[in-house]
Amino acid sequence: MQMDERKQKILRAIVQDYIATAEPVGSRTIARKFNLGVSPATIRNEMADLEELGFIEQPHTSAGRIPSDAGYRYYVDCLMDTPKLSTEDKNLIEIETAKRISEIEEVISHTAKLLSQLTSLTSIVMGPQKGRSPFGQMYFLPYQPGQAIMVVVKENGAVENHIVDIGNHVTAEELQQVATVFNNKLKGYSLAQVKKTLLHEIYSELTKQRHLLDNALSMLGAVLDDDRNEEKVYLGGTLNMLNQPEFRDFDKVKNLFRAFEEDGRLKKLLYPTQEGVSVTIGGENKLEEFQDCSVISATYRLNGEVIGSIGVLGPTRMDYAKSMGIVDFMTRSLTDLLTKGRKRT
Amino acid sequence: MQMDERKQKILRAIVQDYIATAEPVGSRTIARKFNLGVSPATIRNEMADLEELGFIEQPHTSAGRIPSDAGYRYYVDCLMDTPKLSTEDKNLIEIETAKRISEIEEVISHTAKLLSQLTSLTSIVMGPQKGRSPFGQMYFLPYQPGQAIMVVVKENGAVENHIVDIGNHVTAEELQQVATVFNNKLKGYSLAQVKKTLLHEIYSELTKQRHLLDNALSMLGAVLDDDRNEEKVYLGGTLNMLNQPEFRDFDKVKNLFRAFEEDGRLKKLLYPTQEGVSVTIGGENKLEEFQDCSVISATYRLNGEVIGSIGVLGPTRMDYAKSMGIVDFMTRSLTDLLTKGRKRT
DNA sequence: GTTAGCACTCTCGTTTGATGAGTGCTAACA
DNA sequence: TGTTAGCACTCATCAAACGAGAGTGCTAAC
Repeated sequence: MQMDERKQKILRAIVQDYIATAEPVGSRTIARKFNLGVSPATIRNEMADLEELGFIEQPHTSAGRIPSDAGYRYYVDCLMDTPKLSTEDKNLIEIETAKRISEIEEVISHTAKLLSQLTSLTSIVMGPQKGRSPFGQMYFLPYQPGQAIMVVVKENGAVENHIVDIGNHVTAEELQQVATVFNNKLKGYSLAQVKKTLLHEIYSELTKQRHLLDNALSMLGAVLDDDRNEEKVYLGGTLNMLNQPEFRDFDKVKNLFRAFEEDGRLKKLLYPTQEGVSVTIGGENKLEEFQDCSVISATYRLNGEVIGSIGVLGPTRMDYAKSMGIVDFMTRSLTDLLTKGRKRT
Repeated sequence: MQMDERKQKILRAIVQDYIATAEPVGSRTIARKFNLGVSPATIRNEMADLEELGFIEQPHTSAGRIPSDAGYRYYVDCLMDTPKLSTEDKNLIEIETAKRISEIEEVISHTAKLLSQLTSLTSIVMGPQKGRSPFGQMYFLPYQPGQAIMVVVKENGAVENHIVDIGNHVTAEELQQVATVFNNKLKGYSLAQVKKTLLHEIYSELTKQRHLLDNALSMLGAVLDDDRNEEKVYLGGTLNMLNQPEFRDFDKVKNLFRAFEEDGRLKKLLYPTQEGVSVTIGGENKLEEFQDCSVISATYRLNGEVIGSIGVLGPTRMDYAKSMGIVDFMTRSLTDLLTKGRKRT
């Protein structure tokens, strides 16, 4: 059996109506709402075919049909109007991104909020992976007696500070020596690389200043073991899930929210599979607790390099066209924003 | 009518049984479970009195009784066994706080997690109010051309960095001048005070270096307007609320979780009303969305000064004795931990 | 190939009735 | 006078029964 044009029209009608109403859609409804010029009976015949093809299914006899995962997939790939976002949304995004927020973290979390607002779904935004950015420069500043502020500047421009114990007998000059060693050895290496390969070089270099060694190593450890080197995940609009009729079930909600609390899971959802906007529908998802969710995601860039991704999570019954349009546009404007922000340098 | 000893015993029995089972408790149940040496009929008579006194109420005729807010209050104030925590819990807290975590933010968020684990309730922890801590010292470090890293050290030891635009023609010496002005003028003043009173002084001081003025002011603005100067609120175990039978209602959950997203509301809940552990029961709470919740909170200190508070939120039917014990012990160990941590200076 | 008609299925909301827990009242009892 | 047993009454809860409505699949006619 083949998909002909009428079958496509009917499938599109089913998907669109189900997305809008969340109710199984029957042959009569289609005949009434969508002008296909055929009677309900004909539609019923076609629907039986579509069911055989695996694109739609019946929750129970005598209910209408709902799209299967395969049905949504076919819809997204072949039937959907090209994703386009309303000028309203476009304007809103432009107004919001025009508010120049300097700190990168705020840009990201702001993005998450905006994304969930626009889509009425839950947004997931993955921030830049700090640990991956190469080491740039290190400074020491006076703090309390016996402690110093270590300021580390990464090559991507991120700045972090840590308070380190240095012992009371360490002078400013000695600190400066340590900083110099670090700056020479580490410049341009990612912290992950440092951990693996360069640690012993530094170790041997610093044996010359024996009394600083232990402290220097522990300082480094403080940076390397910092969990926050992991890319951070921002969520927005988690409550929107409660508005979806498919999540009127307490156990589902509990599992979902539990999953929301584990960054690791969320990261897997967003892992970029391709260029541009990617769509993962229902069971295509590897993670059990998101089997009846769909994810639309895309990556954003800084200076041409992919540094993170954004996405929305919703029930499989979501407005794919609208969401894809918004996610697409948001990554573009986020990339622009970051690039422009950097350009100021 | 007066409370006599038997009435007290019965009220205590009702509260305890209801806390344990979440079911309205009847006269027969009390006679069976608690050995009061009287028949159900007698208990019924007493219960009628207790109802008249406003300590218990009936959800409907022919159901058992449940404690009213006033009943819980009487229980907490007069009937409850003194809050005592199990040695298990005590050990767990001690093991957990022994893991020396250096960053204050992590200590706080770790506290929130632990608190919710121990109580099976939702924990709310209010971090120190950064903005309140007086300004201490300021440094500038080189960054990109035209930008510098401004490192601000507060008197409480907090370190923050901000990237500021300085214009291409500003030299390191000029930056140093600005830092000196700021350090002299602001040392020891809270940022809030600075905003109100000292801004124009700095302004007039800096007119001498006209070309730095605008940038200097915007730098200051960046620090002063920083939202993160607000005390941050950490939540733990929000999902625990879903396990409470009183929150098996979707609208309630939605309202509750919506409230969780607004830091302002949560802060009001924790606002310290007295020394030591304070208990707010149901309707005693001013905030509408928490009318059927109780809050147990206490403040923690750094060097004798109250800098934040922790608390747990649960249904009015919660184990007050246990929760109060845990909250009390946690504030103490948190205060110890912070004080010890600081002592290292 | 399309459509009308019809019997059939299944969900959903309502009704009904039985069950059981719990009360309040009264009268008997110590 | 306080306590208890007995009893009628109330009300939520659960399950079964039922009707209405929506939708299908099949058949026969167009």
